[in-house]
Amino acid sequence: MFVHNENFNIMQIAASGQCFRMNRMNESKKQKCNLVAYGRYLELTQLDAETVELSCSEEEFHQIWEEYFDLSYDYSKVVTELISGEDEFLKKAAEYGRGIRILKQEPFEAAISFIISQNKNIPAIKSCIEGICRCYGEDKISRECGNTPFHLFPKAEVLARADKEALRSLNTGYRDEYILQAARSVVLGDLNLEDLKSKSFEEAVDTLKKLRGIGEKVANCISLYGLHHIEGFPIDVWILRALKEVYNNRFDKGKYQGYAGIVQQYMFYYIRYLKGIKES
DNA sequence: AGCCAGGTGACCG
DNA sequence: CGGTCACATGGC
Repeated sequence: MFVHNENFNIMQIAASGQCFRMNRMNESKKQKCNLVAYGRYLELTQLDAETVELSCSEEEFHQIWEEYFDLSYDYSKVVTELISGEDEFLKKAAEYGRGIRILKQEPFEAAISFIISQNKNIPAIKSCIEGICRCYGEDKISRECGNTPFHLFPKAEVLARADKEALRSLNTGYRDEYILQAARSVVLGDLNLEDLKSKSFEEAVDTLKKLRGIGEKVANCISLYGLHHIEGFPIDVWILRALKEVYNNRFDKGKYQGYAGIVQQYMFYYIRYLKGIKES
């Protein structure tokens, strides 16, 4: 199954810090990644600048991945606008990260993942999440995965009953309690993530922030990557650095109303590149 | 060896 | 409101 799109680069997406279970496969120096989401295992190969091969059937692609990779949204419009705009930093950022797209991840996975993400670096977040999937996620096998089982991200029901000490031993640190409480809120129906998709971005953020361990930044991440509120604009240490050093704290995201989250993603990916961070 | 990481909550004035 | 501090732990 092939996808042609000039704004679809799997290595850039995998290194963009929005998802933590998309990994480079590093075999025969091909640009190849794998991924587990929505109960499936998928392999992707970047054949050239505008062609990606997916290991799934056409049916599965239309059922799951077309939506997951937000392939009906016109990212070239955003990139073109930024490249032809006045902002020199965003010009270069959009040029550099033009293959990035905002994924539509599973809401619960995004919620827990970004609770874990606080005050951790990306490799540490990834290994922590893998541990949680290994211990609490359902095992599946597929032809594409060569009969080695892969692990789904755990259901809220399972995580909600996890032992705190066991969670702690998976390097969650002080976030163990946050994870348990979030999972329990979902199980009890106090937090309905699906519901928040159809609410406004502001309401989604406000609702998420009521949970312990979710502040402004994490709420923006969950909204952006898990609920696809693309006006979200998470400000972490990297974005803060860019806003200070590049813009002297005068950046106005209001110019990008309705899609600031995409702009944020180009900024994040580019500032980290400028600072010499190796792709993770 | 020490600083940093896709931060947050508690506490202070 | 805005500043400071502890928090648990791996990466580099």
